[in-house]
Amino acid sequence: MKEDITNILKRNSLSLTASREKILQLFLSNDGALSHGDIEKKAGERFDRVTVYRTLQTFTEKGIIHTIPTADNAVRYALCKDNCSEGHHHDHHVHFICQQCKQTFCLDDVVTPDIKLPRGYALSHIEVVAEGVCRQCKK
Amino acid sequence: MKEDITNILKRNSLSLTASREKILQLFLSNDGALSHGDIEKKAGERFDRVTVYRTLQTFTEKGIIHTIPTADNAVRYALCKDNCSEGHHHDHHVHFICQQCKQTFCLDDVVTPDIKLPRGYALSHIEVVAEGVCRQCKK
DNA sequence: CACAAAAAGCAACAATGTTGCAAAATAGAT
DNA sequence: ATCTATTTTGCAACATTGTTGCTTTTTGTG
Repeated sequence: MKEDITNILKRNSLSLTASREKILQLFLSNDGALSHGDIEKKAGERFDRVTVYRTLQTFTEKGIIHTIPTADNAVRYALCKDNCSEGHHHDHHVHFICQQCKQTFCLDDVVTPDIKLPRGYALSHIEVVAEGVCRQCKK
Repeated sequence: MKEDITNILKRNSLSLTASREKILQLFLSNDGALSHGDIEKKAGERFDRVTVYRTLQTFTEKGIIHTIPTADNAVRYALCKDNCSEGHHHDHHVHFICQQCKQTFCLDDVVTPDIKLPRGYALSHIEVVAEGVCRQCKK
């Protein structure tokens, strides 16, 4: 785990700092996506809010994490799979929000479908967010 | 227009008030979706912020408008087509965000595709948000 | 160990969202 | 048209979330 974290940071030429390591650790040990607020809570009192904002921004720019749109004004972030690099995501999967546990998951195996837009629209990419009840909660 | 507005409110057994009429008017005269902030700006100084929040909430509950998820912490709202009623949306279309003008549009004719989820997930509904450049901006 | 560069922390602030309550507007009955 | 119960608004105070500039601390490198 510690090595994974170091690797990810090294690979993206980011210096190893306590907050980056902690935040990455949270992502690695959580299967759901995390909002800014989640991270603040889970990280305890240890980091300044500003640091968390800046770290998430850095990670997003580097392609270490990606954002997931929501309808509740609380953008979620989740780890990108391996081949994401700065500005280029090869990570077109569907996201799932559980209405019961409120968690957001990446369904890495479910690829976003092609969608035919009306004439005149130029498409750059598609986000699909499915809502329902997740595997855990259905048990 | 004025009649449309009255109709919509009556149909949903909402009393006719200045703020509701104004906000509905904004939706009717705008082809893009509106965020809370947009509405405050476009409505001028006339309404209290709280009133706008509460009106949007009421309209959403009644199914007059629906929310559109975003990755920028600024949920957009757009008018529902006719057959939406309290809690039941028959309005499964794709949304489009223009990266240039930043506007969000409902593509009423593009229906959300079916998506096959992994075993164990119960699906309740799907949101599709496409990003790119809109017709106007491409000209 | 020393140094330059990068990141974190702090403070102050701006914007956004929420709640309770008093005043005003509305719908419906007389 | 006027009165009244109910709903909605506006206000004030507050909580939360996000931003910016600057100083201090930490990191990577020689």
